[in-house]
Parts: sequence; structure tokens; C-alpha cells
Amino acid sequence: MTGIAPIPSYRSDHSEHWPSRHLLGSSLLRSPCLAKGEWRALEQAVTWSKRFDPHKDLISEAERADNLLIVVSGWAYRYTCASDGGRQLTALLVPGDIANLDMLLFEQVAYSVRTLTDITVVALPRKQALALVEEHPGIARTFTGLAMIENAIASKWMLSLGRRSAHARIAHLICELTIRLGIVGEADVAFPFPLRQEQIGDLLGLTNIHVNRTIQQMRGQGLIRLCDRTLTIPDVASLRGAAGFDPGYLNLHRHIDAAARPTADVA
Amino acid sequence: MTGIAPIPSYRSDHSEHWPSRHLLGSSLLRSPCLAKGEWRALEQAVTWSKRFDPHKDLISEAERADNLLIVVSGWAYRYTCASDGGRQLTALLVPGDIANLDMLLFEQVAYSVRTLTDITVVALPRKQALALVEEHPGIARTFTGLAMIENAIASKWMLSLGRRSAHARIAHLICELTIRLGIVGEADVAFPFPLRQEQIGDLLGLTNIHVNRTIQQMRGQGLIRLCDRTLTIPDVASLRGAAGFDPGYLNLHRHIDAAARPTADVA
DNA sequence: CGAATATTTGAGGCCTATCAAAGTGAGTGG
DNA sequence: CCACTCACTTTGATAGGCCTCAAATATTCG
Repeated sequence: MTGIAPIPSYRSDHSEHWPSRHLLGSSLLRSPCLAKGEWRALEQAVTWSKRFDPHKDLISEAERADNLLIVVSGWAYRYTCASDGGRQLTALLVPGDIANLDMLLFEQVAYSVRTLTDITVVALPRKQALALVEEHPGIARTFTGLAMIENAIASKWMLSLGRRSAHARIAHLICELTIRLGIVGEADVAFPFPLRQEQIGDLLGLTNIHVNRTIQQMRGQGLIRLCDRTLTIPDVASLRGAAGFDPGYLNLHRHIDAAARPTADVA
Repeated sequence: MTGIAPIPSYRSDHSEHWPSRHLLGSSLLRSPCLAKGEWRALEQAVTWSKRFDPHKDLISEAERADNLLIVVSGWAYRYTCASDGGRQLTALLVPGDIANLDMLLFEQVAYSVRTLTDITVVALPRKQALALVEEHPGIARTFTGLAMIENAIASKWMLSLGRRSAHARIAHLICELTIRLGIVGEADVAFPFPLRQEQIGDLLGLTNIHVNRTIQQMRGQGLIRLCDRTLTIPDVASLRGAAGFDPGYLNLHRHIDAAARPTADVA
């Protein structure tokens, strides 16, 4: 327990951006290859649903867990630490993401997962998940697809970390999030943004101090506004320009023959 | 065609490090979940095997391809470019890797793949691959596992790009490669190393000039020697120390119940 | 051998890190 | 209700790692 109080704006009363769902919410696994019956099978395999405080480790490095953890509402992140103490976020987890997908096949993971906001998470026992994967091709394909999308996102992060300026890194991160959170609109888009500047730094390979200075500049340029944990984008197009952002890589609507999957048991 | 001739030391006469195989070589898919019958099914689904020159694009961004390309011998890499022209390698492909695994499920990819050495590649049509995945759980699990291992490697790359010094980045890259190539030994390990300094830079988020200076320093410290496209590691332990390297993340022998998979049709 | 490609060297400068400290805001307890 | 604390944000000054530009040397290959 870090003892840090939850951030009010991420409680369930702000449902417009990530509506809390009872169990497996509708957009939870955004995969188009899930037949309705498969989706129900998934839902029934879940053993528990739990709330966690912000800034609390859900999974610690080298820990063995027997559950896949699916984020239903709230944010979390994966991170790893270098031997000199430096920290790097390797994934941002928003509703619908699986915190430890690779625990489906591997005994240990080389990262930790920490909550960012008040969050509710659902547990899918590994054994059940393996059984589901064996029995339902759509579920198998969904998990595989999730791993591949994670890869695509990681590739773009690598491009940011390796070759983009602090400005472009921040801009790109924000653009990515608008897509992943399903935020639409061209002007004055606003949404809750729980990341601290230090966490942004650990995500983008910068120091919190430099993040601060860069954000101030971007504010001055009218690219973003960020106060009270709310991020607003006055002009999406110019932010994308600053980021060199093209949403294609997220493969949102590009699943191969999504419609060709057997959807026999549509409820 | 870049017109650059193949590097002699990567021809088949140097089989001690990546023995060229006829079709799908033994270590091709190193997955322990492949039953022998499944492995044979994979092999039979392959349509062609082809040689390519070094420095040639196998896959171009936004190109649609209908084949998964499996590396049998030689090296290649995935890369993406930023809008300002900067380039970032996002994966290094060695024998056994699949160049475009995500084309199994997605129509387009957001990267290009370029050969690094003389290379031979095998093609697995997407349709066949999807059929195999549907029919053979072990193949499905193998592909999923490959995606997850790619993720684990990408996570470590992010840590390098974001938080490690040029020294540690180079050291870590080399340590990773020794494991992935199956190179063993503690002292005076040597193996062919086709990466140019500029490519190392594009991989590690550095300029070729800085890579050069750093490598010279590391040479001076006795950490590595690199000449004639051959890399030798005088002392593996101290290189790992400089890198903060722990091989665990590659999940080499950690597959869940590898033995529990149905191996009924063992030839 | 000559053209093209890599590696190496040098000088100068910018981006970002580091160190230090003040300002801000929310929650706590008296 | 107000001091108090803790965490986060902001500001300043300094420095260092890495980049940029430029050119010489070495290597590869036709």
C-alpha cells in the first residue's frame, strides 16, 4: 500500500471515457474474431473481479502468477528496471488490455505491473485460458492478435525512444492514447490523463524535469493543455503533425477475414 | 537491388553458427510445443524457399503480402522510419524467426524488412498458416509464443533505448545475440557479426559516429573485439556486467507444460 | 586499380541530464 | 479552520553525453 489516495476523477462517476462494466465489458477484447459464444465462454471462465488502489503493484517481476489479469476499468502499466535503477515503462494498459498476456505460455515474466489509477481487474486462470484457447479458435486468435498489437505499439515506442525529439515523443504518446481510448473529434478533445510527469518520463526515456519543460513549451504552442489531470487537445491535426502520427499501425479494423470466422452460435 | 555483394563469411561454408538447412531446419521454430506431426505439417505447407542478396527489402511498408516468411539461414531486420527520416530497427531476425508474423492476422504491417546478409527464406502462405493454426493447437501455440518472445525482446530494447548508456546498449545487444544464436562458452567466444556500425546505431538509437567511438572504448577495455565482421567476447561475464544482462527474459526453457501437449503422432 | 561504402578522427554545439531548491496542491490531524 | 506533510510541479544553473558537420583513412568489390 502506497497510501496514496485514489484520484477522484477516475472513479466510476466519470463513465464517459471508460465506462465501468460489470464483468467483461463490451469493448473488453476488441477482437472481431470472437464469436458471441466464445465471448460468453470467456466471461464464464473468469474467477474474480477486484478493485485496486492506484500506485500498487499487481504483478512483481519474477513472481509466478496463475491468472491472466484483464483490465476492465482504469489504467495500469508494465515496467522494467535497469541495473542502475533506471526505470522504463514498456506498456500502458487501458480497459480491454491484458496485463500479463505472456503468462498464458510462460511461467515467469520479466516485468512488473503497477496500477496508475483506481482500477478494476478481472482474473482468468491460466488453466482455463489454455483450455479455452484449445477449444475456441476465435479466442486463440484473439489472444494472438492482442500480442501482435502489443508488438506494433512497442515498435512505435521504440521509434520514439530511439529517434524522436522530446516534443514528438510526447505528442505521439498522446495521439496513440486518443486512438486506444476511442476518443474522437478534431477540436478541443478532452479526456482524463492520469500519468504523472515522472511516469511520462519513464515511459518516453526522459527525465521528469525535461518532460515538464517540454510540456510547457507545447502548451505555449497551443498543442495541448494539461491541468487537473485532464488533457485537452485544441487541434488534433497539428498534434499529429508534431508527432508524425499515423494511426494505421494499431490495426484497428484490419483483422484478416474477421467475418470469415465461424459465428455459428451467435446468441 | 543495392548491388552489394554478399558477405563471404555468411555463406554456407560457415555452418558452425547457423547451419543452413534444407527447408525448415531443426531449430527453426524452437518451440517445445510442436509435436513431430505438427512440425511435418508445417514443413509440407511451405511453398517455396529462396535466396536473397544482402541489403534488399523483403517486405516494404504498407505492402500487402500473402506469405509468412521464415528465416532459415542468414540475418535480416525489421525497421520503421520517422517522418523526419530517422530510422529505427525494431527487430533483428535470425534463423528460426518469422519476418512478418503479424501478417498471419493483419492485412498490412507498418514496417519494412531488409536482409542483412545473404539469406535464405521460406514462404508459408497465410491461408495455409491459418488452416494449420486452426487444426493444430501446437502450431497455434508456437506462433503465439513467438509473438510473446518478440514482445519480451522488444521490452528489453525499450529499456536500452530509454534508460541505458551507449556502452550498456551495445553490450546488451551482443549479450542478447549470443543467447539467440545459441552461442555458448565463457571465454573468447567468437561469432560472425554482420551489423554495420550505422545499423547498430539505427538499432540502438545512436549515430554511427557515436557507435564507433563507444566500440573503440569497449575494445580498449577488453570487453569486445570486432574486426573482419567477426565479434569476439574475451569475457562473457564482464560483458554481461556492463550490460546489466540477465538471459531469463528470453524464456528459452520456460514454456508452460511443454510436455503436456499432445505428442500422439511422434514419428 | 578506381569507385563506392565503412570506419575513424576532429571540432563545435545542442539536447537532455543532473543537482538544488522553491512553489503548489491535496489530504491529515489538531 | 489552519498548520503540516507529502508528492508533484516548476524554476534555475551547470554539465555531460551524444549529435552534427566535415574530412581523412580504410575496406570492399567491380
